[in-house]
Amino acid sequence: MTIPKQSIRRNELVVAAAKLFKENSFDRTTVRMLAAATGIKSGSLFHHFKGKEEILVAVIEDGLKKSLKAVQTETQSLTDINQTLFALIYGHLKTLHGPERDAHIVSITEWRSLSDESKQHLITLRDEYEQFWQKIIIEAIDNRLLTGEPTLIRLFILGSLNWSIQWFQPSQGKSIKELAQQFYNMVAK
Amino acid sequence: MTIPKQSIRRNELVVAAAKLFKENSFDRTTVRMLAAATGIKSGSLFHHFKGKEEILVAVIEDGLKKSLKAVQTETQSLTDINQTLFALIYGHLKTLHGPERDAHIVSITEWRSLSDESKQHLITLRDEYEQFWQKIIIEAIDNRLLTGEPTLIRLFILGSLNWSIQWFQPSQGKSIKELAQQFYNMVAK
Amino acid sequence: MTIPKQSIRRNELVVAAAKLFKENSFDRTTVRMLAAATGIKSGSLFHHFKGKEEILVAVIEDGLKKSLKAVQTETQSLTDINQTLFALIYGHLKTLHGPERDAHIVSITEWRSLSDESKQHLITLRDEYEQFWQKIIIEAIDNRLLTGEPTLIRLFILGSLNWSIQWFQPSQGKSIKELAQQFYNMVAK
Amino acid sequence: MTIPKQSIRRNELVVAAAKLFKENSFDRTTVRMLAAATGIKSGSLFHHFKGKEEILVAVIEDGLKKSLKAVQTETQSLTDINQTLFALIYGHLKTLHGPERDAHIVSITEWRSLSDESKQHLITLRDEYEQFWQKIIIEAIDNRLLTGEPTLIRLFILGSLNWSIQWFQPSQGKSIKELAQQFYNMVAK
DNA sequence: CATGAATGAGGTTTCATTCAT
DNA sequence: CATGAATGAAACCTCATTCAT
Repeated sequence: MTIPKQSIRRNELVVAAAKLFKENSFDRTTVRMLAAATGIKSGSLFHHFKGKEEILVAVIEDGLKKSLKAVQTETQSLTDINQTLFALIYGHLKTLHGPERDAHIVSITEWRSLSDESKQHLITLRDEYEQFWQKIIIEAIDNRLLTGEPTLIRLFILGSLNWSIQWFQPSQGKSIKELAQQFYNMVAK
Repeated sequence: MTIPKQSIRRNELVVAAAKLFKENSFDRTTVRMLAAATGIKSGSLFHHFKGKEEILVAVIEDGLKKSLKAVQTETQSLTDINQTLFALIYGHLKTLHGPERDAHIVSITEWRSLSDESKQHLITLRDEYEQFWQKIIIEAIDNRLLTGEPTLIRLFILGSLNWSIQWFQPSQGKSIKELAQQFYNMVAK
Repeated sequence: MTIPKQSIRRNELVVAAAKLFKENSFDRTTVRMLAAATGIKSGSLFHHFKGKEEILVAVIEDGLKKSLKAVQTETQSLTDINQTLFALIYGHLKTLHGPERDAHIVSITEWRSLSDESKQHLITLRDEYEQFWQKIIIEAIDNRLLTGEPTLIRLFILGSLNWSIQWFQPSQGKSIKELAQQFYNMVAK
Repeated sequence: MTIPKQSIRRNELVVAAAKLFKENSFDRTTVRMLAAATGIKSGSLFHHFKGKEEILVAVIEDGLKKSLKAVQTETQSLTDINQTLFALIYGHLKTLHGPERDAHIVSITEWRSLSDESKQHLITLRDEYEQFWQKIIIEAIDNRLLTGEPTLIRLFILGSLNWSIQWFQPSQGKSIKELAQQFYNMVAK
């Protein structure tokens, strides 16, 4: 079973795009920059993607899928809600600042660069991720670990964690685990 | 003592720019769109601002100054730390979703569109605002209302509140006060 | 009463465009060629026209309007149908190969390069011109100068005359008047 | 004696090309469109033709050859000049709007898309066709069926007939025969 | 101050063509 | 023969900015 060559090149492009979009924003990244970063000519990009926006969509899709996988992996086999909530926070931060960092940052910052059609396509994935959080938040509220309305609490927590892309520098200063711990302490009773 | 005519027009432009930058992003707002929104021609803009970026700087400066004024007003004359912390949160949210909403959103979302020089110029204002928070956070920690490292706590809280621009619709559903209350309940012991 | 400067430049562009479109076809004429021919830079074109197609529309509109004016002028004050029919043929050929030649050729050859919307816009003008012919054709048939169905006869005659753009070289060999005379002799009884 | 496989595929391509060139013009038809229409990929086209223009040449060559054959067939075995002239007109119209319609239309409309070299190659064929007409026209003039200079008359007539591609819709309204009859009535004494 | 015209650099995209597999 | 990937040139168009009037 071999991965087709095509998808290898496409994947390279998505990874390079994530990096560039993070560094310069989507609008300020030109297709020529992206081509140069992957060693091809700008026209060749359009064999793999219909247009520039499709590249952004691929990056964000990638980010969203990996977010979900990350928290699923982190929380699975846990039964205690305290542990689960912590694992959820930790898993989110771990992937947010891990190897997929660029894609996640782009997912967060460039959502509004998407056309309405593209949003439509991606919103399902985003909803799925948020539902995963919502269920655990509800359980935490039921167990008096958190108080308030589930949706509001979820928005507060995810916003706070996502905001860390603005200031957190991985591999310098705090570890992700410490970060998660302090955050957990702040919100959980 | 009269306000010079020029500054009236300049102010109109900053307000219109804030709205457009919020709606379409800085990069996707053209100077022609801005000119059209204020009933002038694009060439005339350059009598008021040296370049497009100067307009962004003006918008963000506006937003930051008003943020500071808002929380100062809200917390002044309060002595109880519980009340002060709540007022800080409430004040932040009130101005964030109040009449200056556009400028605040632009301050938050378009920071990275600034050149390094412009960032230099604005960072003083931003620091001032953050220091205002920092002091109160420290007091709250000293009073066991919050726990953790002050800087981290500040970043968590401000991130969470700022994130509300992504989902909160003023004048529909929750009031700002309810929002502040729920948030306060979540983080304060 | 002065003609605004703007329309002078626009008119220059339309004239230059007609020439280029005639020589290289619309598709093979680039906006840079057109800019070079008028001594401006390609971007400047878009102050005068929204897009390349709008230039084509302007050229064709010009051609159609001048066709109508030409045959109106040529036939006015004539009452005899023999003379009128000849004048119609002669007027058509005269403008077709006169100073407006380029625009007429473009009107004829590039009609199908128009978008549907542009066609919609121009078809009124074309209809007007054809109606002018139709009326005279009918009168000629009523006077037994021509025989057959008016619409068919009109299409036959106009097609034949228009086709002359493929082979007739003005100011070399036959005169327009001889051409008209021979054609008149061929179709009129 | 078998027709080589290659030439079958080549012929399919020429037929498909004629249709596409007619519908979208040569310039607006991409090799990818042509490939898609024949169920192959664009790279494969270049095994059958050296370049895009060679396809156009093949289409036009096809059209011209079939025109000649059509009028030869239609007029052969006729001796009466009245009948011959009518047959010439009828034969031209019949093939122009018959099964080879696309190729004929392309021959007429895309002549100017040819490079000078290609024109050189095809002009012999076109001349041959025109000479066939010329001879009959001369005979008709000698018999007072037509009046005027042979070349001019030929250009008038062929132009008129060719123009019918702009307005005639086969299999709706008039028959080809009626068309031919009305045209014959118009020009012949 | 305001404007219309022009600039020039650069943007995304298209497309015929080539070629290794 | 067929293909998918790549090329490279060029296409149309955008836009912040300048400046004479």
